[in-house]
Amino acid sequence: MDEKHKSRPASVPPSPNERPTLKTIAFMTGLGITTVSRALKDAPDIGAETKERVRLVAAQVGYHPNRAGVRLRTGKTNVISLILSLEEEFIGLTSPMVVGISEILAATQYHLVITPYSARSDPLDPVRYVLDTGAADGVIISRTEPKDPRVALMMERNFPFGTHGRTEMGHVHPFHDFDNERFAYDAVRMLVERGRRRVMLLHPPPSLTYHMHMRTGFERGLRDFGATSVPFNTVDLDNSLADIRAACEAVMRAPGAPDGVISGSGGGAVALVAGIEAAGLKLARDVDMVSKQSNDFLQWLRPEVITLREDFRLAGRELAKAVIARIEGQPSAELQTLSFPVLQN
Amino acid sequence: MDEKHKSRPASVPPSPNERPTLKTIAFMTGLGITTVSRALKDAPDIGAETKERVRLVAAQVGYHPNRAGVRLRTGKTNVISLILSLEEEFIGLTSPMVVGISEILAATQYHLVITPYSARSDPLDPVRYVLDTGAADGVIISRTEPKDPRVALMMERNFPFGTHGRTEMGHVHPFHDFDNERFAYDAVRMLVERGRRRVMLLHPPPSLTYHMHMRTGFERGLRDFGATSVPFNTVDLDNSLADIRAACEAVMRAPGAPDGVISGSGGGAVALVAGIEAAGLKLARDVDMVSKQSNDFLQWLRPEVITLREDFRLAGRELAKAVIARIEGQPSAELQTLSFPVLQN
DNA sequence: TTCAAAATCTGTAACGATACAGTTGTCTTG
DNA sequence: CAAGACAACTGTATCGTTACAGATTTTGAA
Repeated sequence: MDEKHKSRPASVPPSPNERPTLKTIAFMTGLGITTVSRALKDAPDIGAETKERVRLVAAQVGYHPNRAGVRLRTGKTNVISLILSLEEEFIGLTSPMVVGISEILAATQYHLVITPYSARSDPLDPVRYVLDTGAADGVIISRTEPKDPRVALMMERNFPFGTHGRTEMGHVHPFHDFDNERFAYDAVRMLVERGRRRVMLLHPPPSLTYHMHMRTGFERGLRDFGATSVPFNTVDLDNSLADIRAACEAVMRAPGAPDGVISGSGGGAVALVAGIEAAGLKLARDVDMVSKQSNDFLQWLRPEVITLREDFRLAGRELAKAVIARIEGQPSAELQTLSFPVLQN
Repeated sequence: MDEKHKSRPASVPPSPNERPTLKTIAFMTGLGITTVSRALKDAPDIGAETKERVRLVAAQVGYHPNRAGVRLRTGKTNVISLILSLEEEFIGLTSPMVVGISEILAATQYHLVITPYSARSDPLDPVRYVLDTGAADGVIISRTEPKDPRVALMMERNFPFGTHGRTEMGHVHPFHDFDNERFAYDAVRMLVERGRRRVMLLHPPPSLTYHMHMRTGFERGLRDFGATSVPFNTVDLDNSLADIRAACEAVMRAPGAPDGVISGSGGGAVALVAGIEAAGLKLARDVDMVSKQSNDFLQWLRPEVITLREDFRLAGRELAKAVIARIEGQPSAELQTLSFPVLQN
């Protein structure tokens, strides 16, 4: 009654309810699997008419190449890995970046995989993981340091990546950065324009590259606009909001308190405002403040704070584009972008 | 001079610098590839001593199973997909969820893939994509509706998933939800305790399941504590902050303005505060406000607002655990959790 | 001593895709 | 009209893993 069942010859019709594969299309068109594969990649040795027919059938049956098949054969994962620190303090900043990255990847074959690490572990671990297991075709990292071992490792292995922030090792690699020097410089200018002269800066942690950028802009601003610095080195943006608030209140109560404050992030600004007010001072009257900000909350609740916007979503888009371009072989030197502070409202 | 090169017999030593595979371990132990595979899975037909030896060598060379190989052969992707709306308004809420999910997945073989969709497209699209391409072993979705077509589809296909929020279709599926009914009920109580009687609610969009939960709790609270409702139906939490502010200001200036306000989210609360103050009213004096909140900003800048915390990070953890358990066959009924409002400070 | 059962181990064939090395058949060209 | 060139297509092996069906050795009961 039944036919032979031993081994399925190439011409057996694929069962209708399963995912279509190259074999499905090969059967439907009467072509070989290889031909179908090459037709879909627009290879030069396939006839134009055949290509058209294959494309049509493929679209018809809703063919998507099996990612595992491609990955196993070619090593191409079609994955971009975003390496994220899980600390609550940073996640607020990085989440609009996820949106930007997704926006770009949506139009491509790439998927976005979140590769986390905790502050307690070595930041090199996730990078090593991706490199050793071939988990992705490209990587995006944040919190870049001047001598960043992650960058060194990926450069050495010639692995495509982009960094949010610059490095200072003489390596040319894709990056997107916010011009923090300009930010701090402009911030000092705006404070001096409001008659402020004694300025204090809540800076990023010293280990990160942009710490120096911000300091440089700050000090250049002090010189150019004739202001002086009030030391505020007991805390940085990685400290808890409570610590920042306490430190700020202390400075504000001390003799020679600042009349101008610059915050390197919106979260820090909130704590600084609380510290200022806890010291019995009033924004805009006793103290002016300039903050870097990426969401609207601060603006809504303390419109007196002057806000310069950093667009993290844009950063995500730029980094995603850069990493993909790098994967496709474009030179790193062409994949470096900078964005600039924008006065909010 | 050189040996035969035609075809590599099974006993050819794998080159030392490449990723170890089963073949590597097979060569080193002198066993067959199959034996190694089964030894690593602790199969019953492999000797105890052999298993130990294989495990040792595998650890020694740092063996990780090739994901593409496993996926191609078994269909198991070891991926959990988080389906995310890319609208800025929601991403703030979902980002702590990413942290929670990552915390759980970090201890497993699972990777987290972000599958985005935009409000302009069909929310079913990303679900269909995952189902049709087999892109993941499990899915997490948010913004659940009472009759959610995504849930219906995944139930029909018997595909593991968890939802942030409940549905009302008579389907038993894993979920984690915040008790929004209790939140609104408690909020009314707290306002009445402060002498407020005319209460207004900024509610979630009516399409989402928790809209009804929140309304129910709200109305039950009104009855139980003897307050009345001030209509506020022109906007909901999906509107822009500017729209919410404007609507709030209008209500506050109108006759019969509320003296108590409840906000279904922290972002909305910020806009409401701005609206209240634009109308010349003062928090705690003229109006009291209770808000659901997941970050600290509101607390720092308007401590007068009473804040009930919803822990999104916990939600991420619970959902990740639930989906994995579901994948492993645990019944859905055991994978439903609820979390409760916690008074901040 | 014999032989079936149990305990261990192993080769082969897939999963779906692609690199590579052919195989056709047609068309120039001298 | 032979023969090389070219265009269009195809079979085989392979990536790393696991299901399946043996194969071999050991054990133990009769």
